[in-house]
Amino acid sequence: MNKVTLNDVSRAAGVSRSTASLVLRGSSRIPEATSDRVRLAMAELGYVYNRHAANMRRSQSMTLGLIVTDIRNPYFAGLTMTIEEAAHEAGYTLLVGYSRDDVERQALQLETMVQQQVDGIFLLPAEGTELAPVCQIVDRSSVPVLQLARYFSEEMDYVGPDNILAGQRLARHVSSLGAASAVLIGGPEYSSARTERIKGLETGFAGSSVAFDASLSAATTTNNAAGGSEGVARVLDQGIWPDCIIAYSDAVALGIYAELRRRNLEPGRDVSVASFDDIAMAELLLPPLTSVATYPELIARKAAEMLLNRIRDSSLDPQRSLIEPALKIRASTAQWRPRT
Amino acid sequence: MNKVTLNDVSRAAGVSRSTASLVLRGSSRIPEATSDRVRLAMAELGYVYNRHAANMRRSQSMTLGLIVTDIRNPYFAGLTMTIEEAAHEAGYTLLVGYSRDDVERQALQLETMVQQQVDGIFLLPAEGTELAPVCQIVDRSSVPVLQLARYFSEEMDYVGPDNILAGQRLARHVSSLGAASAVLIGGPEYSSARTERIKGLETGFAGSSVAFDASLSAATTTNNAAGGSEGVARVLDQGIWPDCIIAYSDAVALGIYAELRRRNLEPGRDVSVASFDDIAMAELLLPPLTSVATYPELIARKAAEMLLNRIRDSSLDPQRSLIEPALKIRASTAQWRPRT
DNA sequence: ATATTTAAGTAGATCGATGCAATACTTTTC
DNA sequence: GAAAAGTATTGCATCGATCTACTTAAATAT
Repeated sequence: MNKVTLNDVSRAAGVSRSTASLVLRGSSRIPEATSDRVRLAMAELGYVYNRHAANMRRSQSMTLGLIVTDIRNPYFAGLTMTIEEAAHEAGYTLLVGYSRDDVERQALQLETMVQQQVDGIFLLPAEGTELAPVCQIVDRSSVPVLQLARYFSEEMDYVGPDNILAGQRLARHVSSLGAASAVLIGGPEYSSARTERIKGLETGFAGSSVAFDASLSAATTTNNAAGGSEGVARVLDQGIWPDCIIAYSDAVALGIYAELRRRNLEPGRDVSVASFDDIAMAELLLPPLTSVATYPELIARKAAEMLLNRIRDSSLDPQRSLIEPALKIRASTAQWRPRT
Repeated sequence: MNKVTLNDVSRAAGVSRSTASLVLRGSSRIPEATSDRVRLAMAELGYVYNRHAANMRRSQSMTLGLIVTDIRNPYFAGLTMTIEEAAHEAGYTLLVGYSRDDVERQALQLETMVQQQVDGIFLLPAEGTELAPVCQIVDRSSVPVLQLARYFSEEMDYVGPDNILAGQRLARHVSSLGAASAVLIGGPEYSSARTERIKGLETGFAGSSVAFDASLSAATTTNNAAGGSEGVARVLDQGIWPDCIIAYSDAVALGIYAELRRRNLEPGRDVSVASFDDIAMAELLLPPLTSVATYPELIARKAAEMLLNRIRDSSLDPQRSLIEPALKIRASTAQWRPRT
């Protein structure tokens, strides 16, 4: 319980605190003999480096913040794990918060992170995030914020999937199947990612024979299985029977599969299902799920690189980086044929 | 970029730094008029509370650490999210690390957290974690460590599912189906959770007509879908055809479903499949997966409560808390009948 | 009118590592 | 042999909030 400080170490090693501090940081100005003596003293006394003290003096914390919505969605879990890995590799520790797509909660978490003096924040913005409230919290300390997977401002760095391209690729595939109609189900209504996916789908379907009505999916739900089930139920109960159901994400698709079966409809046979993200599970489902891979690990890597650059040089112009998606065609759409 | 400190605030408000500090902490010794003046100055200057400075003085950090293996498994994701929630509710921020079931990585993360002066650590120990190396890191600062879901020492607090009971309940259900043989697939070989689940299964099968050979599953794999696929492949390739395959976890079961189908075996018809955890997906699979719910949210809540108690009073005896599991019978076992 | 209590506020040391400026102590140079 | 150059080391102010001990002013008691 008796805290060992650098002072104690230096006294035990017969040097000054300054010298011990230099040893700690591996200065070349200290000869082997001395630094060995200091290190030995540290080991013997059970010295623990106090990062808070160092951070306060150097006014940086070697800590990064990450706010995501919900890691029970494996897509976000993958993003999170890779960001943690990249942060650790760069010598940073990671503070996390889960906003659960709630801007209030997100604001609290941002505030905490700012108070904790984080050097940078990865923000996967909650649905409906606006620039002003975020700036109000963040600008007081001028912490750089990187927008992850969704954006709400052109003034801040952003890394995410190329959602428009993803939508286009998926739309072209769906129309090549000969489907006559498609709907989009689920996802956070007020998010750039969803807006972009719709835009991609619309441009991809343009000129094809597929009727895609984005307004159909206006009354949306959440970005999880429950949202998928509800979404399908709502559409089918309206008497609308699309040839292809496009899920906002694989997490949503899981609920769509379940709800279809509750109604004795078999995905991939009675109705095609396609989705975005391509989490590991997509391939393991029956039928395997057609999905546009959006590579959370690549996004996370790029995001870490970009945020660390920004920390080094805050004068850079806002950067945007889009990760190219890849369509993974599987049985949930491959076997499509018109209903009899 | 010009940092605003309490000094600046107090000067602007025409009081001393001490008074401003008292206002910050809502002391009743300061009358409304004064504290309003101080708060106004804070808002006007854009003051940001510096937790590091406060923490150093008070020698506590209001930060907790959480190390888990891999949140792509929704079970751990649920645990993590609930712990974050409980920590925030209690005014703590959360530092996280993902060990990926690697003790080396875990050691680094523990070290970082100790240096960050965390007030307590939730540790979901990586496979093969031993007491000595953990103590070597942690004892220097006497941070309390709570073992989460797996344990390696009786000397530290522990919260987890009642794995033995879970195994027993599952075994009784499987034997009630009339199965003649069962195997366990997947999971971290050197972990208390797996050992206990085996023990529970063995005692549950004792006296029944089910042949359950734990040694069969000795050469185990990882705690994810890939591990499930490999595990099934290995068992079936040995020419062993069990009536029931018990997955270490739902994540593993997902891989088992996939591998069975690759071999034209239908889970729930050609072979029963059962599992542990009961993540949300279990119910949505086809066939819905029989699983023993282990309630990560309850575990997390209890763990948070226990760790906070320990922080308050370190003299308490080591506590153990087991969360009662519940068997959820679904079609993956319900429809079992002897192979023809 | 004085003593006592309470309220309101403050000075200054403190937490532990950092890093500048300065000082010992060698070694080299002229 | 003194000056210069280099090496090894140190003293001390600093980061920003906290908190004990103290002062002053006002209210209440005797």
